[in-house]
Amino acid sequence: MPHAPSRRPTILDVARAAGVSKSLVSLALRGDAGVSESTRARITAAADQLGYRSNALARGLVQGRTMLLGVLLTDLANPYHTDVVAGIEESAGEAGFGVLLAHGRRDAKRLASQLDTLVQLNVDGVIAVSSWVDPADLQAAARRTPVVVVGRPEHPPAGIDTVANDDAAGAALAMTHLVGLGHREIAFVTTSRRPAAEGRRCGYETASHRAGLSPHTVAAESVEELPLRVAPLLRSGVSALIANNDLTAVALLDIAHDLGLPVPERLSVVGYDNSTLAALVRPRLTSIDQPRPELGRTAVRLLLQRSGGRTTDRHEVLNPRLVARGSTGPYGR
Amino acid sequence: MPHAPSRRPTILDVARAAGVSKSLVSLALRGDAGVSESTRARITAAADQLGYRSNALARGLVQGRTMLLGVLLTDLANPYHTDVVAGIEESAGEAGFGVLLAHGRRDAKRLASQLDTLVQLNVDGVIAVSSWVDPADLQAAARRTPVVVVGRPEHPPAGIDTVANDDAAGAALAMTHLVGLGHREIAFVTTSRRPAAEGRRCGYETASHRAGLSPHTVAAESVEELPLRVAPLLRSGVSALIANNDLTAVALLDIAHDLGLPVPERLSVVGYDNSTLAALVRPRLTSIDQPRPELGRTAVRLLLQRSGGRTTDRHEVLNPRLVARGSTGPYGR
DNA sequence: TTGAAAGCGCTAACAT
DNA sequence: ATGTTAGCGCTTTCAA
Repeated sequence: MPHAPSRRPTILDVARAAGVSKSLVSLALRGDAGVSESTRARITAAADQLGYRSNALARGLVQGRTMLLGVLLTDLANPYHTDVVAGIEESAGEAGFGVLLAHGRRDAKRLASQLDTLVQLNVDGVIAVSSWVDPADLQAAARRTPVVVVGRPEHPPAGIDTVANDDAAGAALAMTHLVGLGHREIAFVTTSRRPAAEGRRCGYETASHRAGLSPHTVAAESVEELPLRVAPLLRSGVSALIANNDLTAVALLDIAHDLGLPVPERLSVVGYDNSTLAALVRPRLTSIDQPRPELGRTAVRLLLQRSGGRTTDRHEVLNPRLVARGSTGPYGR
Repeated sequence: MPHAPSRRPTILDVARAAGVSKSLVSLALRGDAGVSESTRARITAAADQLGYRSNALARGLVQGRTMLLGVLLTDLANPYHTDVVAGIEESAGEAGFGVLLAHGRRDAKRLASQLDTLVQLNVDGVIAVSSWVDPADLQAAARRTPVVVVGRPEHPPAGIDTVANDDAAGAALAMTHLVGLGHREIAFVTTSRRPAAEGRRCGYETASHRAGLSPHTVAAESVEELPLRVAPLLRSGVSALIANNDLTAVALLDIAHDLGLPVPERLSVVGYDNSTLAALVRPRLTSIDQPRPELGRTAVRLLLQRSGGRTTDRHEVLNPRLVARGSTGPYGR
C-alpha cells in the first residue's frame, strides 16, 4: 500500500519492537558475534517488519568515514569514462566501498561545486576522471580526503596521485603501425590543446624524428574547421593521418569520403581512445586503446594506499595498445 | 603545503578561533541576518583560514533533509541518459538541490544496492533513469523518499511517478514520414523486448493498419542475429525499415551496405533516440528524438510536487519528434 | 549477553 | 546580537 513517506523507522523503533536496547539492535544488525541467536532473530524480524534501513548520515557521522568513494566526471556520455568507472566500481566493491558519481561538465566552477558536495559528504576519497578540474580545487579537497586524478591534469598539484595512459607511447604505436605499412608522409591532426592531445602530439613528433620522417601537425580549433585545414595536407601527398581522438578520426573519414579518397586504399587513419564509435563507423577505425578499466582499478588502489597512510605522491602511467581495424592499410596499393 | 588529511576543522574550531559560540558561527556562515557585520567578518575569516567546510552528514542528520537528489542510472555511456541528467541537473540546481549519481548497469541487483545507498544517504528524492530496476525495490524506496522513473518500467508500481516519451506516437511519426515519401512496404525491426521497444512496435502496427498497410515485424534476439533475419525481408520488397533504436538502425545501414543496397535510394531507415550516433554515421540517420532534457526537468518537477505533499501518482507522457536526415528518401527513385 | 551513556558535527529553539 | 542547550540516529566504550 503506497503511503506518504512518513517518519523513517530508527534503531530505537526496532529496539522497542524487539524489546531490547538500541545498542543491541546495532550490534545484532551489524552481525556482531556476542549476541544470542534468539535475540538476533527477534531483532532482525522486527527490523524487517518495520522496513528499517540504517541511516548512513548518522553512521558516517559517528564513524568518521562513510565507506563511499566519490567519482567526479566531466562527461557522462564519453564511453571512455564509463569504462574507467567500471574499473573503479569493481575495485571499490571488492574493498567494500560504495561509489557515488558527481557530474560537472567541462566547467571548472561546476566541477568545483560537485567536488565540494562530495567532500562535504565525507566520502573516503575522490577520483577525478577529468583534466578540467582546477588544480587549486583539487588541492583544497586533498586536504580533507585522498584525491586521485585519472588523466592528465594541466599541472599535477602536489598532494595528489594521478593515473594516466602514456599518450606519447600511444602515438608512437600508431607511428610504428603506419611506418610498418610503408607510409612515409604521416601527419598528426588534433582538435585540442589539452594535455592529453599535446602528449600525443609530442609522442608523434618524437617518433617521426626517430623514424627519420618530418612531422606535419595540424592543430584545428574545432572539428568544423578540419576540412579547410586537412584538404591541403592530403593534396600535398600525405598518405596517413593520426588523430588526437576517435571523434576527430571519424571527422577525417568523412572528409576523405567527401574528397573521394578511399580509406584505407588511398588514405590511412588512426584514432585514439578505441571508443565504441571506432567499431561502429565504416570503415572500422584503427585506434589506440587505453586500458580503461585498469586505469580505474589503479585509481582505487592509489586511493586506498593514501588512506592507508602513504604521504608521497604517486603518478602511475599505463601502456596503451593499438587495435588494428579497417581504416589503415599498406601504402600506395 | 600538502599535508596528510588531518582532522577536519569543525564549527567549534572556527568558533574558538573567532572567539564566539558555535551557534553564531552556524548563523553567520549560513548568512543569517541577525549577525553583526564585524563578527561575521571575523567568523568568515577564521573559517577561511582554517579551511573549514561544513559537514553535510551532520547537517542532514539534524535537518532531516540533505538537499540532494539521487539519480539512478543503468548506462552511463548512453547519451540519452546524459541529456536527461542535464535536464535534471538544471531543474534541481534552480530549486537549490545537488545531484548525486549512482550507476547500476543492467543488473537489478546492483541497481537495488545503489538505490539503497542513495536512500540510506537520506537523499530528498530518487530519479531512476532506467527501466531495469525491480519494481519491488522502487516501491520499497518510495516508502522513504519520493521516487520518479524516467522511462517505461515493466509494471509501474503504485506510489511512484513516471515520465516517458510516447513511444507509440514516435513510431507513428516514423510511419507518417515514410508513407509521405511513398513507401508502402515498411517493416519494424527490433532487438529488444523491453517496454520501450514494445511500445514502439505497437505504435508501428497501429499506424500500419491505419494507413491500410500490413505490418512486418522482425524481432531479433541481438544485433548479431540481424543480418540473417533482415535479408529475406529486403529481398521480399520491403523498401523502408523502422528500427527500435539508433544502434539497431546503424546495424541495418551496415547490412544494407553489405547487400549492396544504397541508402536512401533503395532502402530508407529510421532510427529511434536521435543519439549522437545518428549525426555521425553515413548516411546521417533519420531518427525519432525524445525530449530528453525535458524528461529530466519533468522528473524533478514531479519529485518536488511529491515532497510538497502530493500523494496521487502521476504518469507524464511527452511527445517525441522526427529529425529527418539522409537515411530516408522517396520510394523507388 | 545485554544496557546505559557519551558524543560525532551540526541546527534550532530558547535564553540572555 | 550572542550564548546555552537539546537533540538528529547512530556507534562505541564501559558497566552490569
